[in-house]
Amino acid sequence: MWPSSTVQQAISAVLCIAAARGEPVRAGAIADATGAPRNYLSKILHALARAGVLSSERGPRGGFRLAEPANQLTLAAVAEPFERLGQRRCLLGRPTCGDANPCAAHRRWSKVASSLEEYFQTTTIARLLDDASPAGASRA
Amino acid sequence: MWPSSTVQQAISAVLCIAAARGEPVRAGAIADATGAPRNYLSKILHALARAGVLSSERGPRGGFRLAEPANQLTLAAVAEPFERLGQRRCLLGRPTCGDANPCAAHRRWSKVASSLEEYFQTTTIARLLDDASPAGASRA
DNA sequence: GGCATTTATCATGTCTATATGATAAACTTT
DNA sequence: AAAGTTTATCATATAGACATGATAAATGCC
Repeated sequence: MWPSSTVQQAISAVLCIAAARGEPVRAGAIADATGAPRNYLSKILHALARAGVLSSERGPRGGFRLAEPANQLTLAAVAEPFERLGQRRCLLGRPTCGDANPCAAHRRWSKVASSLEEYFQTTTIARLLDDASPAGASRA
Repeated sequence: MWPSSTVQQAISAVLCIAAARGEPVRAGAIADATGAPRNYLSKILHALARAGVLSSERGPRGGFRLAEPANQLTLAAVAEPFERLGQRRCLLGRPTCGDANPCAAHRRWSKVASSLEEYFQTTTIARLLDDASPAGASRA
């Protein structure tokens, strides 16, 4: 039901990187900040880089940065490499369930599922950063 | 994110039993109707019986029935033995996250999570049965 | 009581998510 | 070019979800 621990770690890591405002952040620093296991986090970060969410650089002064501005990066993009959000699951698990061929739960459930999906597709990393810091902290 | 396959099978099974209107339904019949694997379904049904959602009877003329009227049985009660709905997960996985100590995502995420939880707590099996059958099919 | 039917329980197996540890490859600095 | 730092990748381990198969226990019918 709720987001997997992998997705939680991915969002936490991206938030941590976004907070650095363009400075590269090393995997070790992220692990320390978020409490995620280092090696597993490495895999998550690598997957995000492959998905085009992060850019990575090796060597000293290396680390991870956002590949696009925080106000254009949605939670859906961060979660997508780890969880198929698009393929919304029928509450009864029927593969043919849809608006045309609804299961018993479809009409009411699809509304809840849509609002969940909309949350991920409209919430940006920048928005979360703003919510976290005191009002007016952004340069607007 | 979405409900697990176990929860899907549980809800499907309970709907199937509710549709029998008090007649006991055998595990084999439910497996045939829902497509769930028989032995695994047995475990699910047994768990639902232990949780007080179903009553079971062995032997010929045995099977499973609802332990309470369909209009008093919520999806939350059906899902609860398999998934901790109550312990709403923080989007970032922070154990201390809450209204008093919110994470960056808390304010917006908690609204979505609440609507999801409300869906499970207010939707009854009777309601799903009504939605599935043509309008006016219930004896109201 | 004996038998067929059905749920209850146990033992086990598979698959995926999660996690760990070691090594390879790339980059920076010197 | 050599050394140090960091990400990339591989091999493996662990836990839990999902599933299978066999056996035990209870119930109704004859």
